[in-house]
Amino acid sequence: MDLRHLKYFIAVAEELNIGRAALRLHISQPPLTRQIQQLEEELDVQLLIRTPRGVELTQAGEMFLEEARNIRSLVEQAIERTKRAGQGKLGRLDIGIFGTGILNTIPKLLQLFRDDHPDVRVVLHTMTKNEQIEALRQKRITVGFNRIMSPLPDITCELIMREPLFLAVHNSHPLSKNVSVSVKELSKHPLVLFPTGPRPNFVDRVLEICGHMGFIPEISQIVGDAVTGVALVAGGFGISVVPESVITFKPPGIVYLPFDDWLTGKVDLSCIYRKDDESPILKAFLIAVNKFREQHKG
Amino acid sequence: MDLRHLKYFIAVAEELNIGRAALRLHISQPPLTRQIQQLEEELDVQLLIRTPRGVELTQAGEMFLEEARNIRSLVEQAIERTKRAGQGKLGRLDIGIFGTGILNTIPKLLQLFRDDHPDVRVVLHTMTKNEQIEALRQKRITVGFNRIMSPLPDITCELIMREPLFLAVHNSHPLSKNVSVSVKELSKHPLVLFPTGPRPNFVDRVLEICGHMGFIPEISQIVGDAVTGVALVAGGFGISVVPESVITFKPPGIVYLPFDDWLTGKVDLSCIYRKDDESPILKAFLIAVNKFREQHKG
DNA sequence: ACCAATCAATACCTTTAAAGTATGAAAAAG
DNA sequence: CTTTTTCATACTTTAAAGGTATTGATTGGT
Repeated sequence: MDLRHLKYFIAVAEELNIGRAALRLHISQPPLTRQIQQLEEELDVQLLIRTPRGVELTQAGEMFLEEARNIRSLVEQAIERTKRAGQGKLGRLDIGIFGTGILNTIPKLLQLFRDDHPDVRVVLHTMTKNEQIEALRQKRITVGFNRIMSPLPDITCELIMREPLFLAVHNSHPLSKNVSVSVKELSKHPLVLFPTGPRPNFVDRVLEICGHMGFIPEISQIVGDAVTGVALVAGGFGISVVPESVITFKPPGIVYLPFDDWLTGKVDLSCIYRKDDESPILKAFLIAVNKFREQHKG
Repeated sequence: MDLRHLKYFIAVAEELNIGRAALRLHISQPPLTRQIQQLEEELDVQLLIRTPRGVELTQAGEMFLEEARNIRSLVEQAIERTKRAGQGKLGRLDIGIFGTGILNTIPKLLQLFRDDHPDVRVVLHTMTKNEQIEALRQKRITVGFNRIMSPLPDITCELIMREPLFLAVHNSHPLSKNVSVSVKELSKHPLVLFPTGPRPNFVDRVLEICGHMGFIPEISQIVGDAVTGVALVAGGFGISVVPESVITFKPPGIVYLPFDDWLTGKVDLSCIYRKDDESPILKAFLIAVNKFREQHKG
């Protein structure tokens, strides 16, 4: 049996006249007659009662008509859904995320993607950089977000934005009266840094920049994530350096200050994905990334 | 698109290897390759990723596989159901019934039919003889039950059984002491008969038999149905004549007596159906009728 | 580094089956 | 009683699915 048989039978059942159905199907009458006979023979069931004025359906015919319509609509739906999946409009996107990215940038970016692709289920997985790389290789995620990436042969790393850094101080701290600060201030106060976890990471980036300026800062604490770090600053454990994303998180007593002399003091946010991944959902996501960059290039 | 495409795609998706799938489908590899290409072209979607070790599914391919399996099982189910409908094993049977038939014979007969055809929905409609004929002509029912039928050109009438008649009397009545009675007794007591409604009917059958015996009975009441008639006998309104079916209905005080001299005093129960009806459900029902007659011919 | 093995893709031919044309048979309508 | 309508059959054409042989690409084992 063929989908053609179903189409033909539906036409005949709706017209109750083989000739008219043939007209509607843009074929001639004899092949239609034969296809229906074939169908009846294959099912070993009489579907039509031939009368001199046309045809009428048997009970089995009525039943088959109903089933045929079901099948037809399921087929149409299957085609539609598959096409949409092929355009990256339907399906699932697994994303690996990390600490500070989730505060500001990633939600904005995902919003942008979901506006265009409402039927793609986005599933977020919190994982470290190394876990992300492992998960990408096992195809457990399609995209990962990270800050500091060393190049890898099988993974593409694409810069999303370069964020300036800010100083986080408590408002009881003498620096909090300034509108901006110099990098050198970092050498004079104990620093709270983050995250823990595999190096190199944001801690190393900060140390690297301090090195460029010719000093090694005093590290008071290294904590798991930015939120904890800022909380410690609010508790008087020292000062901290954070990417711009974090300043939307502002607990009472915390002041964020830009650096005035630290023009190159920035940190990257990148997304990573398999070099060999050609899936339309990833393509669609990268289009959203580009759109995001356009909006934030100023 | 064709069901063949679905079958082929499922095979490929399950084997993840076009050559092996071709083997399983008992065709050679090149046509299978082409059919899959055709499918992808038609859907305008990449379903497979070709690797040197076989193929793997894209997300769209996964989606299409799921849909294809759904369609396949729906098709199988459609074929199955249609075949069963064609054998009269599935569908709906509308039956017209009348008063006394429902007390005994019809339930037994329907039981027999439903044992063999559990998935046929039997719908009963209480209607008079003329309503049954009208309903048959309009195909609102497939079978009717009746007692007295005049022959009709478009309707077949098939005898199911010939029931003996019984006398219904109250146990305070002098006749109730007998083990059997003579027909002539009917001339000596007021008769409760039934049903009302279009003639000729059971009333006329009783009068006809009395006529053969040379008398016209005194009719006390004609009531709508046998149950009412027997209830009136229980209330002392006279005696009544009922088909054997009715004697299963035995309210307190009622005694049923056979007639000893009335060997030909019987009444028919027949089923009627369209002469031009060739539906398998009717065929199946008539087989059940035959089985019933076999069981009750003694 | 090369050779054999594996697998999908392509080219070309054969076979199957669906569509078209012409016509027939049966029954209803005028 | 003829004309029309409608489905069925016989025969031909055409389209498409299947088969055979071969190529190209990649991997894995000497």
